[in-house]
Amino acid sequence: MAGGKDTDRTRGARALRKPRAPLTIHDVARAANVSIGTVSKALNNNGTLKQTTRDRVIAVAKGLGFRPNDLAQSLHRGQTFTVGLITSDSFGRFSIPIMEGLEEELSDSRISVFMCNGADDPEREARHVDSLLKKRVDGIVVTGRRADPRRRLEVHGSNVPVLYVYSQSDEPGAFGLVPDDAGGAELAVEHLVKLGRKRIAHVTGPERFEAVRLRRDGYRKALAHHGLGEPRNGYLPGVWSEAWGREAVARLFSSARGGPDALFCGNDQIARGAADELRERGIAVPDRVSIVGFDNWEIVAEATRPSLTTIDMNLKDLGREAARRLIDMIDGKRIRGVKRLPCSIVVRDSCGATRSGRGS
Amino acid sequence: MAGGKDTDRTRGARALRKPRAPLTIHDVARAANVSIGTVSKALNNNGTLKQTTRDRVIAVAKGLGFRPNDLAQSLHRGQTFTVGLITSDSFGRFSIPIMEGLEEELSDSRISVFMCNGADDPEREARHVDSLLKKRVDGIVVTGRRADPRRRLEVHGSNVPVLYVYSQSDEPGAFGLVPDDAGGAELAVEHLVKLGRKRIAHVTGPERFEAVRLRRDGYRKALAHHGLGEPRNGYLPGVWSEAWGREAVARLFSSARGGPDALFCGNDQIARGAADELRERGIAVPDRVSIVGFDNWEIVAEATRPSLTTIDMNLKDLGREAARRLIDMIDGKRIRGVKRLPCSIVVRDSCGATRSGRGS
DNA sequence: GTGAAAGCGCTAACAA
DNA sequence: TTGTTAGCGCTTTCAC
Repeated sequence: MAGGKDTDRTRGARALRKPRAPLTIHDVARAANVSIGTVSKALNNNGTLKQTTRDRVIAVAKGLGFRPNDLAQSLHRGQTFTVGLITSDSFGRFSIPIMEGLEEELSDSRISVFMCNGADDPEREARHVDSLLKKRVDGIVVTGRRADPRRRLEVHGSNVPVLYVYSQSDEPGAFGLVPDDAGGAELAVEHLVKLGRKRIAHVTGPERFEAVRLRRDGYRKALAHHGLGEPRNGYLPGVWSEAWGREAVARLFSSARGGPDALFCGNDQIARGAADELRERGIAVPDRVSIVGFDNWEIVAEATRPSLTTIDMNLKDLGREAARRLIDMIDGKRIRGVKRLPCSIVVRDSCGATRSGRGS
Repeated sequence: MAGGKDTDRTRGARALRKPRAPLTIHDVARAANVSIGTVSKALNNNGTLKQTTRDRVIAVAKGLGFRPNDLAQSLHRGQTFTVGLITSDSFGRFSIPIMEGLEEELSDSRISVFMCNGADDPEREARHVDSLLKKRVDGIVVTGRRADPRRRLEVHGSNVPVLYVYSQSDEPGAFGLVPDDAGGAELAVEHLVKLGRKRIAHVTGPERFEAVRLRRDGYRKALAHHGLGEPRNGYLPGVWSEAWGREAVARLFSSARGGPDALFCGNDQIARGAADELRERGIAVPDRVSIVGFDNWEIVAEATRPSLTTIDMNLKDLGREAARRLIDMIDGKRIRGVKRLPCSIVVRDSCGATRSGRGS
């Protein structure tokens, strides 16, 4: 056919300038001495073909190192096997495991991930969305540095599924996946109670974080459940820093009267600061005071003296689950609401319990 | 033409099942009552068109929310405006700023980034490369958790440019971009020397890291340059941990004789461990001993008491530069070798200098 | 069992 | 100044 001949000439000409331009299905067809239709059928294992032909074509294609052009395939089938990952703010400590889990699970389904950093800039984010839509991604995942609700991602009437992970949308119909902060806090308190601790204080971050409020609620619920009261001035919201952990300990243990016998800290940095301050005051951890952190930021938890027992949000699992849910959505399933995935506790040396469970 | 009519029917039918399937250029053409050629010219601002037509078509397209299909464009022009980012091992603390810089700069050039995690698994990496090649990326960036050379990325005779950042290939023709570790070490020693320190020890990580060897060389070079000797047993390779920092201090200061008056540490964790141990031994930092770290891992450097003066590898800049170089390579420039980008020093409180420079 | 050709959505060369 | 059409590389009917 005329078209085919022209194509060949074009390719021949281009080959002079660009060595090793990707092979096309035509090249394979010519080499195997069959039509392109046959090649397609052979490679995609469909249609009716004599087994020998099929094998021969496949062998030729492999021999040539033929790599079908996904763009062409996608154009045809209307599915690209790509998704976009947009971070509201930036990539950070929490994004990483989420990304890893997400990417791992998606790539198992042969789906590629576009990485887009919104950088806290709505305009930048909008440009990213635009470019994702032009690239016809099959879905979009939104994540962030914190799990609090954000304004919805504007997709301009496109029908791409959007999933929020470690992030929530303010729109009602959206689907979000976040850690169960309250449950994590309960886990921490349960652990301390089982160890016989009675006066459990809670030193945590700023209350504008939803996570802080949820963990506080979980902490209180667990205390109540065991008939324990919250120690007087035992709930200390503050900031997410070691310095605050030290300061909080200073406050809690300054009065003559004993102070708490356990600290549940809102993150591992606070816990570390607390541990340092207690040591410097000669208050034995875990003998006199137990500490539980939050985040299982391993590098911090393991460097703390003693190493920190802490709550793990299982962010990698969150990422994996996000991938699975997104695939469901791409397949047409409609899901909405906020799903909270369980945290777990990682026992190290800061509580005095027998060291067990996931040690690292 | 018959084809066009068929197309329209197909789209009509599909519209019943899939609401809001992306518009095509045909839809715009119909709405604006012009041919698709005209639409293309109007939107791409080329060809010769009456200004009024151009404006009208653009207005119609915008009104409809038309978003041209990048797949089709790419298929046509043989360039996809996408690149792949492959990590050898995993995403980590060092990858983040690199990714950010890279993504930022690339997205300014309207290039999207596929995120691929090699996860230390050659097979997985190969699958990723394969999928990138099938997606016809314009280039590939390889990065890793450490800057040491790795085996070359196998692209099976494709001619996509490959760039290594915070990573190097063992193949001779490759191009890699890494921080100037030796230079960074010199910066650290210079700083200490200027402050009048004479006995500068170096506590660092495992020598199998190229970075460790380079920093050691820079340290020695700077000492020699100032006519200073390396203190006896003053070079202590070990591991990258706080515990090692503490232990090293214990060794250095156990003997009756004074010990060093400055510590240059191979990373901020070691520096932090050292600072803690010195404080606990009642040795004043920075009054009696100065400390310089490496990495400018802000969360650690700032939490250390006193806050750490440290070397910054400027990884975000490295990422940005990688993006620019990759674009050059895509444009046909051939570059090879290893380029080392300068580090800088971030002065905080651990050396006793007037606090100045980039404070955070 | 295999080949021919229409078409995925777009661009660009050529006609009109 | 605008419209028509041949591709880009692939899949999938439909003929043969």
